[in-house]
Amino acid sequence: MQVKLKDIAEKSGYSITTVSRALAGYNDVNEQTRQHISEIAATLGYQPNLLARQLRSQRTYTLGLIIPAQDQSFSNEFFSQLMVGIGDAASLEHYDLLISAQVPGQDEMAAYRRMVGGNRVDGMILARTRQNDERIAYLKKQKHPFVVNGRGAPGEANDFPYIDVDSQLGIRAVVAHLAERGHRDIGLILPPLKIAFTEYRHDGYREALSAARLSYRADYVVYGDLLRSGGYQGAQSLLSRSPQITAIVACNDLMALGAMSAAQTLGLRVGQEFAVAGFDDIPAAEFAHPALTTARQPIYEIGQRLVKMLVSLIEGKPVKQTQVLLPSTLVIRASSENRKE
Amino acid sequence: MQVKLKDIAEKSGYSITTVSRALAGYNDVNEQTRQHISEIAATLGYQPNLLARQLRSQRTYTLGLIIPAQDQSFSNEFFSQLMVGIGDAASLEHYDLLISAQVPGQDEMAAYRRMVGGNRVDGMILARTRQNDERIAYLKKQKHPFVVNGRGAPGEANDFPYIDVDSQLGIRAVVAHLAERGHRDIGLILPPLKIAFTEYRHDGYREALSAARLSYRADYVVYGDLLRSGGYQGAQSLLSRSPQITAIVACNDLMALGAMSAAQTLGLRVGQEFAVAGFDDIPAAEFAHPALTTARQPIYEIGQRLVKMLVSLIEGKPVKQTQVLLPSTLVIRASSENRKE
DNA sequence: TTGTAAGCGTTATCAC
DNA sequence: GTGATAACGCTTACAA
Repeated sequence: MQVKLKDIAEKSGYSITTVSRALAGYNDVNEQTRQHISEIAATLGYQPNLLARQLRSQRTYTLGLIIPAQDQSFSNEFFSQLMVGIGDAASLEHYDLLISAQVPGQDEMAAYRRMVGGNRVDGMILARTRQNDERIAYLKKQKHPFVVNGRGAPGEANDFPYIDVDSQLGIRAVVAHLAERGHRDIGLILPPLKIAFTEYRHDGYREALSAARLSYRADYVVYGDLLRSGGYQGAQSLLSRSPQITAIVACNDLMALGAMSAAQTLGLRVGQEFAVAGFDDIPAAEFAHPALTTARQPIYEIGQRLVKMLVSLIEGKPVKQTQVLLPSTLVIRASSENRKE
Repeated sequence: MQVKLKDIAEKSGYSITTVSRALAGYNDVNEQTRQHISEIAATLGYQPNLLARQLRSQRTYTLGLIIPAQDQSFSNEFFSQLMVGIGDAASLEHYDLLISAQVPGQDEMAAYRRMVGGNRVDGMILARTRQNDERIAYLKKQKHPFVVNGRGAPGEANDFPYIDVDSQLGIRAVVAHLAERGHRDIGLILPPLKIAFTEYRHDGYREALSAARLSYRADYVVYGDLLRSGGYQGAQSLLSRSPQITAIVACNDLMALGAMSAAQTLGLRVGQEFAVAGFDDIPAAEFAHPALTTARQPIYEIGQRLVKMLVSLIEGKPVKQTQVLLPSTLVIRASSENRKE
């Protein structure tokens, strides 16, 4: 079976306590005995049982992350990139990651309760906040360390640590860019209202229109889910009822890519008389055809910073800023070219 | 603090044992008491401490996965896709995932020892096997359940459960396709020899050449690491010393994409007089410019099947086949068009 | 049907 | 410096 402290204790003649402390590097152990014990531990191939250690010390050195399951077809690069950033940084901080994929029908809060209430992690990372987010309420109530990618919706109390990108300014810049290119009929595909950033992006759109002296038309705005399919359908309904639209802004790149397909299916030449823009700058945006104009979020970096912030919170280290709002960067590519002449 | 069995026991008047069994759904508990206990547990918001449970029952319902850290620039879609497949399937099987990113300088085996020897997981998933893979030797020695994406190198004993794609046939098909398109000088970029599939792919290349009555030239073969940069450099050295080469096959898509850039930088028109092909069919392959011809692996599905196999192994369920060799599918895209006339 | 007690492998407290 | 002993919160023989 497993080599445990007891085995080393017996073989060395010392007590379990001393062995434990010797291996933990306490300085109230004779250097001779420490050496001796370490050697035996090494030859026996001792590997501490981390479950026991975690149970006893109430510390897991593990961060939890619950992500939406992503079925086959629509792999979601946003989450992949975020996870990579989180994983890399966690590793540098010597934390592991406990990940649970959330299959649509399942009870999401149960997954949180198991991780947090089940003592499996020292802290949680949340992504993609929602209006009145139940998960945030739960974590606050539990007083469990957590950090969030995203803020609450406008008007909500943001009394928790987060890193978010300024969606409002981001969409505003995108729409301003399209207006400047000469587009006067710009459609918008928003995610469901329950997503926290929806209203920010909606506001950014309104602001840009009014700055460009274009009037806001409710029939130029449509809702869809944050996938390619949502963008495809959104663009379809937008274009069928308002064929005068010459540009569509989607609230993430996946939707924008879907919108692009829809427009192309209708015979519109994206990048020529028609424009499409997105948000995020996932890798596929660059490789799309035409390449997609978008508001870039530093996703990987956000993942890293979330981890650093969370670990500081867990370990009680001071953290300069617990609420970070990053700017997005307008990335102009072929999908919005050639309108202005 | 945490609500524990003891609290429910006190409040209900039953013993900890009975509470434990009532909540676990044992049928040797009076239905009345079960009801009563469940109610109290619910009102108290009882959440079992999973660490304690795991320690006691020696069962974690967690699968371990150690992946290479992927720095900022070169996010590796192969691993992302594999992880998504693994995560989705694990969730359906009610397992969580413990993930540790392997930062280059770190001691990889230590990470395995911590997960496995530390009793943190019920099984491990390995990806990208290497010649004489130390990790496999370790897991076999520990008799810890594991499954592998990839086999041992040719000649090694494959006495472990795996799912792999037939690399040899895959590359063979790619090279045959290029030969058929009229290419007679086909370069090959192999990954480092320590990667287990390197020799399979090398062999596939040789076979296809001889089937096409082309002679094998050692100077048409070059090694590089499995990233864009490896492909870029590989193509550069290939083309500088053998400018007569008209097609390059890389052993994964990332390298192929790098090779494509290198060729384009040299002024070659990929998809016209020059061809490039890869292996894997990551999403970027389709969106590349020109789109990349490649041997497709069903990465997501492999992830799913690995999990199903591993869970069966863990739970002692029968598993029909523990060594699965899947075919790859030749996907012909623009990067290999227009040579034959 | 229910309870007592042991034990999973650690770490922490307190004596010696 | 070192060693008993008691937790951590749970499951599970074995008794009653």
